[in-house]
Amino acid sequence: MARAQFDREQVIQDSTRLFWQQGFNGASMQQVFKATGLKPGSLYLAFGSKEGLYEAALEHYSRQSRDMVRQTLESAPTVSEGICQLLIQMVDESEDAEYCSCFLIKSQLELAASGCSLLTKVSTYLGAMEDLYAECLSQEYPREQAETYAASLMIHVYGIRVYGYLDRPRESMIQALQAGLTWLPWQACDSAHRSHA
Amino acid sequence: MARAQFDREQVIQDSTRLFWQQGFNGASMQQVFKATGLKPGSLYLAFGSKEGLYEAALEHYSRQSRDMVRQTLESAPTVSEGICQLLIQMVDESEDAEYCSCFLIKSQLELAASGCSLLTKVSTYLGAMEDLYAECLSQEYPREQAETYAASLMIHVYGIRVYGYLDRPRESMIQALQAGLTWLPWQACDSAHRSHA
DNA sequence: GCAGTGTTTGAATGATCGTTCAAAATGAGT
DNA sequence: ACTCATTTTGAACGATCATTCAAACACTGC
Repeated sequence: MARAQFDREQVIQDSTRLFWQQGFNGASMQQVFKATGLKPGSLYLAFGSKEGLYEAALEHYSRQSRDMVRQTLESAPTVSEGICQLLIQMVDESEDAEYCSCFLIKSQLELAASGCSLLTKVSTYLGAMEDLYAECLSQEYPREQAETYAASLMIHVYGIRVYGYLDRPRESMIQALQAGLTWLPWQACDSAHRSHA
Repeated sequence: MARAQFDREQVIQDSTRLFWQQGFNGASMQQVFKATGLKPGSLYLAFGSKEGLYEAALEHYSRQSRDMVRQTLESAPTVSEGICQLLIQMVDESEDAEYCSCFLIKSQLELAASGCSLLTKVSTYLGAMEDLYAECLSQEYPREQAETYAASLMIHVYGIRVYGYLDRPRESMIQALQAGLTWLPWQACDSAHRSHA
């Protein structure tokens, strides 16, 4: 088949899962070939290098996360309640046996010392996430307050993404979040997440 | 020289710095040989494998961090003020160009999916850190409250260790910490850290 | 000063790494 | 049907990976 290429989106999705789980150095191209079903030549023609494919995976993950957050915040009764929902969802995710934190955070920590060009992208994506939160929060708070809250929120998100690996009881994780993010309407979300648990 | 071995402590220290910066997969044994000055045979006789050496590095780092925290908390006027000092110190560290987060956190994220035996150790060391905070905080708060505060504190520590890579202004990082950890005596430490800045 | 125990040396191992490329296969344009 | 541009194939590349081991060496005890 000449003009009919492989399903690029699917390949990126498969690669994302692999890189997300194993990291850049931990995932070999052999594993990528296996996970995607593609042969070396095809992948290298399409993405140039391992870095190129990783970059595509980062972008895919970032866009998907951003969309998910935006949609949750927009469909929630208030931005604050949406944030509560997202946080509780993150705690729930961390109970999964296959939990593997956040792809962007893992990339940031792994690649920080390597000085490779991927780092800039990662930092940008993480920064964009904070900007999104700050923007949404500024509907409910003055600009400066919203930015401080957004920063505090990001610290908590980063924290959960690490804390989630230690298997602490779910309730104490949520209590810790409530202690740190007192300005969020926890009681509004509490019944919601309890009902389907 | 038969009985006079190399300086084991120094070798572990050098290896720790390398693994801390580059990660387990990112640091090659060749780099270790170069960093420590030892030849393959000596290292493998002493530590058995790359994993063995990494384990020694983790233990070294963990013990050192634990000692540092314990000493800071003991010599501070109060435990709470000691915690403030530690947090501000972490923010300051993150401004360093060679900043590389926390060795235990990086290890946790990198190795989580590998299923190797090092993971248990990492989780234990991180858990011990939280226990230490909880124990100290129970001097000032009832047990349950102390544990919740310790968990919240750990989330903030993890958060900073990631947030520190994005180069945000130092003041806004501290503001975010103050927003999340309202129960800490920030004004007591504020003058101290400002005076020598 | 010799024997023996234990350490250091560094070349060599097989495996696996990321990547390449010539050849085969495919479908569009004529 | 044939041509041609493009994609897929998979064997092969050199580099580097973690690790090994026999030989050289150094110190202790006699």
